Amino acid sequence: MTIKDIAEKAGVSVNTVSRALNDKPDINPKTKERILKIAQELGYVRNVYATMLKSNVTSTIGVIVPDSSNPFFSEVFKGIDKAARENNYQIIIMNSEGVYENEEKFIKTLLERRVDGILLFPMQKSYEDIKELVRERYPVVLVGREIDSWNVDEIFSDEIKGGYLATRYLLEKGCKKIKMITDQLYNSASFGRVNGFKKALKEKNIDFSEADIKICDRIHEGYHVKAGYDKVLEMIEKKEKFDGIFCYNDLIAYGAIKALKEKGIKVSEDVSVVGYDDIAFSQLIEPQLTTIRVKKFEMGYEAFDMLYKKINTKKVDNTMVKKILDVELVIRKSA
Amino acid sequence: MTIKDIAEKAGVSVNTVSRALNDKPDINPKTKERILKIAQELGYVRNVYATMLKSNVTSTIGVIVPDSSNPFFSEVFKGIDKAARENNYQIIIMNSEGVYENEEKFIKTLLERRVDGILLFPMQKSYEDIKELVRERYPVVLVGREIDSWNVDEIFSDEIKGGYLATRYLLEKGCKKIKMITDQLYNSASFGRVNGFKKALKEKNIDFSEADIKICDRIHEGYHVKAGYDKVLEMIEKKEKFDGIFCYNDLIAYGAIKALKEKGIKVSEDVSVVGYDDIAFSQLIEPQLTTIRVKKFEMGYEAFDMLYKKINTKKVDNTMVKKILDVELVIRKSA
DNA sequence: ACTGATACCGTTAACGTTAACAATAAGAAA
DNA sequence: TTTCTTATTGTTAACGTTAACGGTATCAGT
Repeated sequence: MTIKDIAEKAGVSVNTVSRALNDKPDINPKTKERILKIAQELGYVRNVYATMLKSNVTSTIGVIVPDSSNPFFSEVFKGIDKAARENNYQIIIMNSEGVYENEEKFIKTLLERRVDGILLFPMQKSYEDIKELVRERYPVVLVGREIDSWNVDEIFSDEIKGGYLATRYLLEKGCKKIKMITDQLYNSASFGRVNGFKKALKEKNIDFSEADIKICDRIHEGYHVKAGYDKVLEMIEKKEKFDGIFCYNDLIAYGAIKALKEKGIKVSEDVSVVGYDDIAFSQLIEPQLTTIRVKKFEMGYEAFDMLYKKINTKKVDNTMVKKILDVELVIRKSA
Repeated sequence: MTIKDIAEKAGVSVNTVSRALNDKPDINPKTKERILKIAQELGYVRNVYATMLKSNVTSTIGVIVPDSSNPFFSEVFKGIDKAARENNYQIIIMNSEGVYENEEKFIKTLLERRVDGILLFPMQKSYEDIKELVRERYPVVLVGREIDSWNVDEIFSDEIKGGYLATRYLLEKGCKKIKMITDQLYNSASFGRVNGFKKALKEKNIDFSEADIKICDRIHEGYHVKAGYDKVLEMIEKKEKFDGIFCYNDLIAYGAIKALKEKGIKVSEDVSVVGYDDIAFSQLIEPQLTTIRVKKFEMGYEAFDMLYKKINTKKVDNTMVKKILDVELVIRKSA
């Protein structure tokens, strides 16, 4: 079922059909209507691949996300989806599971598919190979993390501020010994939050040892909750003293709280816990989680917007945009 | 950068380049290597649209989901993603927000994009228009819901069993007056769960009134928790008596529990609550949620598998597969 | 009647790739 | 030497669509 078939049936040329189908001028309204009716009857569906081949625009973007089932990412993704939908863009989504080989493979696939642009949640230390793959040819926006060595647009949160706010609050609440449980250290998000943590400590002249920063081992899916749980149990086992925990994200905080409860330690009273991200469930957990709210939906929405701008500025502009989103402390019950 | 450019640079024909790039026979290994090297140097990336135009296979499926940020769907989606990835299929995802117009529009877009098949989480009562759109031309698998009037492959859970198990358990625990909070009644999932509920009641000769079934109003995003919360508050307000609640899904149960707690009603002791789906957070909520576990990941994984089979069976088979997944009761603390 | 403008429509080439087929050369078999 | 294989390569058409361009018919104005 092609325009050729329609053309034959209507007794006109393919170009006339094309004109009818695409609301182009230079066509008799009556002819147009007749063609449209025939197309309808025949159940014609345009083959966008042919169109794309000619036009070189696909109205498609690729989104590479570590784990679409993680509430944080799925919230951000929702923002992307909304913005994309508003602009009639389609999304090819891919779960990298945070592994570089996947990211690289996916980027290749997306290039082959001639997506108009790529949104990547970077999870690695370095991006040399992928940088080389993309070169200056494809618009890329990095979401949620900063990669210094890659000169592309980026959107992320003010992580230092977040870490600082969380820690300062813990201090103000009277905590004397605060532990931090963080994710792997090789991304800007961990770095930032840790630096904010240290900054707040330093400000109050609290002595601090690197040993107070616990780094999660990335083991399996859903590892965050488990990791938070394990780390707290480990600290208790080792008889480490602490009256406050700042967690890299809410999931880790859930695990930490679970461990605390199991050991009969009162959250907030004995040990204060602060999370990060403010995902939806943090209002439901008991006690309700005090956390740093990051603008997840906005991050996604804006990310698409930045990408869209990049795609639609014809001139090769080397100007690189870095957008930093504000964060805020949400005080609930866990601290 | 096309194979033509490579051909020129290598001093061979385009076809030879195509042969080299696609591991086809009838080419001198040395020529092949030389061409591959040049392609590498030039940073050649295949244009899949041209390939697709010829071959008519896109290795792409469309997935229409009501809300990708809902933990239930995102778990199912993970299964889809895994299976698709294993078979080198790409996924175009779309959030319908459960509205029919979106579903219809998305289907059109997917047809234009010549996806090899479609996975749809149907949310409506009827699918006449969409059925007409798709006709027999595109493989479709319905996920999570059953649409009797649409003769396509389907995969869903044994909802009646789920509803029955939940209710029977509540009864066995000694509940005398059980309320059910359900979603809109016009899909097979609600129907099934409600029917299971009634079945268990009838079995024990418990008197039951339709008024005991509370139907959520679909208002805004994240409405499930809010709806569960509102319904329970409403019941308390109206001084309705109940010592057990069976919720359509875990999210509603969270809301119900929240309301109960706020009113000083002890969950499990005073009122037992059972959820449905067993999403990850149900282990974290306080008290841990007793619920019906549905095989989310499997549902997605199998759904892709069914679609894949449909796509790759050349012969036009009208055989329609219905796959029903088993469910099980997970007893925790809320009941 | 002649010119020019306008409205409508058709022809053709092109997008990048692949497959069918044709063509060539080298070597084996007769 | 001649013929037949085999290995390797090139030519061409086609996938479905669109845009540039050319053509024809009609009508107003002179």
